[in-house]
Amino acid sequence: MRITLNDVAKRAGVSRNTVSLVVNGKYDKVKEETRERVEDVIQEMGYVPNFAARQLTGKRTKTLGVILPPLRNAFSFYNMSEMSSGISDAAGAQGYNLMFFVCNERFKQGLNIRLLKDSRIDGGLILDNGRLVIHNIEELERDEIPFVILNYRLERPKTNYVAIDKEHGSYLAVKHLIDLGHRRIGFINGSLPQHIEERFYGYRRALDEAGINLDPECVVTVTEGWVEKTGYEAADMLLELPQPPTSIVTSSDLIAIGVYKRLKEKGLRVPEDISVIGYDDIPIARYQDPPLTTIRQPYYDLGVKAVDILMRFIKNRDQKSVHESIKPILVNRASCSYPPR
Amino acid sequence: MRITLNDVAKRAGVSRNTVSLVVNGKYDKVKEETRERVEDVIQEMGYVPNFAARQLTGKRTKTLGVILPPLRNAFSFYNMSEMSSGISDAAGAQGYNLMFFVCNERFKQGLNIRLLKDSRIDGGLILDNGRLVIHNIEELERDEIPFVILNYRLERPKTNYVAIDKEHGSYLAVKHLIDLGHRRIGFINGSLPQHIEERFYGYRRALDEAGINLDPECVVTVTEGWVEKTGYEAADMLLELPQPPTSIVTSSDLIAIGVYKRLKEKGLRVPEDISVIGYDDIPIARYQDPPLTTIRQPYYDLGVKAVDILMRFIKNRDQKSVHESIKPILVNRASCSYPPR
DNA sequence: TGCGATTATATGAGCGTTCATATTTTAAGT
DNA sequence: ACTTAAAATATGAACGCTCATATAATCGCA
Repeated sequence: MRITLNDVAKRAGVSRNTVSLVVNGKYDKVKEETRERVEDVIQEMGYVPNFAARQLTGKRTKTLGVILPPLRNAFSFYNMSEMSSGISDAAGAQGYNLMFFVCNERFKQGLNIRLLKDSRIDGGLILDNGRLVIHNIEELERDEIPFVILNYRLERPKTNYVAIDKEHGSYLAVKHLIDLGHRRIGFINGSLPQHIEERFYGYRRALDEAGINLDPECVVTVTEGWVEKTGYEAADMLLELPQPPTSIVTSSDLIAIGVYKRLKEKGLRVPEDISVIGYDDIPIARYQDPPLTTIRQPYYDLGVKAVDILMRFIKNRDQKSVHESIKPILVNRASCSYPPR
Repeated sequence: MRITLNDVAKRAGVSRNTVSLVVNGKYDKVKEETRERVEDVIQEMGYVPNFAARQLTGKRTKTLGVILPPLRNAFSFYNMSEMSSGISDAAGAQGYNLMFFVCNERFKQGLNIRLLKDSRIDGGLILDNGRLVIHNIEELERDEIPFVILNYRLERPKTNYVAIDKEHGSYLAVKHLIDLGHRRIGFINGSLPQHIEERFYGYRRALDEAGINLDPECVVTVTEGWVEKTGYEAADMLLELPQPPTSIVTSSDLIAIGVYKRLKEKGLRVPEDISVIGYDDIPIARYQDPPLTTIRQPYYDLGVKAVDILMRFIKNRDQKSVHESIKPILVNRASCSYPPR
């Protein structure tokens, strides 16, 4: 049997309430001497307040729920870790604990939404891995549970989101190449449907601005498994074009690494023969040969910002919903140069 | 105000108990017709049982707590993700949810142990990142909270752990090189104190078995930041030895990649001039040039096994404590060969 | 010394469930 | 139809806390 408030009270010879006051740090309401006695007993008995009981009286749980997609299909581990660190630091700074709920397949049936609804948490952060969440989002809204969606733009009047501006990311990449003089830019697009779309828009916008015609042949879209192998294969498609591109924009560093590999096999040098640009700035990007120019996605900041927004809603539910973007930045290393000839 | 059992009961014109029975799937105790009516109302009102209230009555929470070290200092993201996937799959298979608690600095003061003690979870999985946990472990034992420590061998009569056998891992690596004919084997050791020790033992054992004298100069130990840079620098130290090794055993793939880099700069070919062996088998290992021979650590299995053990203890507390090892395996790719000359 | 004003502590109800138990309804058997 | 058993449903307490409130102890000051 676990130690309860009552056990402590009895042992210390005081009432439940007094112990409660001590536990909750209401030191001005209890005599110094009594407080010390109670604290000693708490220490000695190893008392920890029962979360459920406290919760039942309507107290804040001081914990945030984070819903993650199944880890195996998660977007880059690195991004996810960065984001989690941001969430963790920001929540910790406000004295909040975190519960990470990892979805499994049952997510579709709404079981995970329950985890946010059953009063274990003060608010939720939902990392969307596509569209899964949409099925149950109205329930959260109806129950007025504060939540923020990360990494996906869900345009609903009562829904908050923070997302990285993928459009801007690929715009930056393409613009960089155009500035270097490239006119024929291959694009290996990938990831979630929404991201694919946004990335494509960024690509197109940069091209448009420079008055370059978009050649659909230059765009390879991969809808899953965006790892080295994907890049390796997609590079092949691009290189076999009648008029191959002088540069390749990718949608992940891993893809770029796969591209590197294929290029090397074909005897093409980066960046002399062909420029390559990554996406994510994962730790190994800088150690590639040549060091990979890439787009850094501030996932840490994404996490921090999401927590900030969520906290605002926890403290005051009647806010206007927040839709925020975080801009990626270009990390210029050595894999891009002027086009050959 | 959130919907309660009572609200549902009133609306459905039945008693609390009936609704409770339906919610808990005790279908044999309630008439089909009533059940359907109640289920409709639940659906309609979006009722979700209050976790705290249910918990208060002593029910299993059907959730496991996972304590993770601060993500930023975590060991390889990849390993951690693998492990989390294992945990997640195994827990999910038994209908259990997961709460990941990410430690922050306050961990030392025992605040995170509270998360395991406050009855939110049925049991805990603690990923140790060194020694942090030790301070509070007695409290968990005293309260008879089922828990398992992952990745660290904490030898206590009432404590369970599952750890990957690092000793065996480096033994395998060194043995592999010895079998190829190497006699002078550099060793870049790293990670947590306990792991460093175990790895060293494995290294020594393989050497002993082959009757090779251990030359302390060949062992470089790095106590933090085991990333590419570390490998790059450690490689330097080894190469500058009067009699440089013909092969290098590392303690992470990232280190091995750093080693590759330095070797290439020095014009040394892998494996013709020098053999290199990694540790972890992270996804990019196979895409290195040459593909990296490495030691695969079954972190996924570690997670699964930990959950299995924990479940046993949840179901029956009076078990003998379990100390288990998981053996890494050698993944033979192309970075090791016969020594030169 | 005693009275009100503080300050310190104690008490009772209630939070939303789940049990154990009590009550009602239905069905079965004579 | 009438008892009895079984099935279906209802009720009250309990879980361990936190509030609002009640009581007791302490103090200042006439």
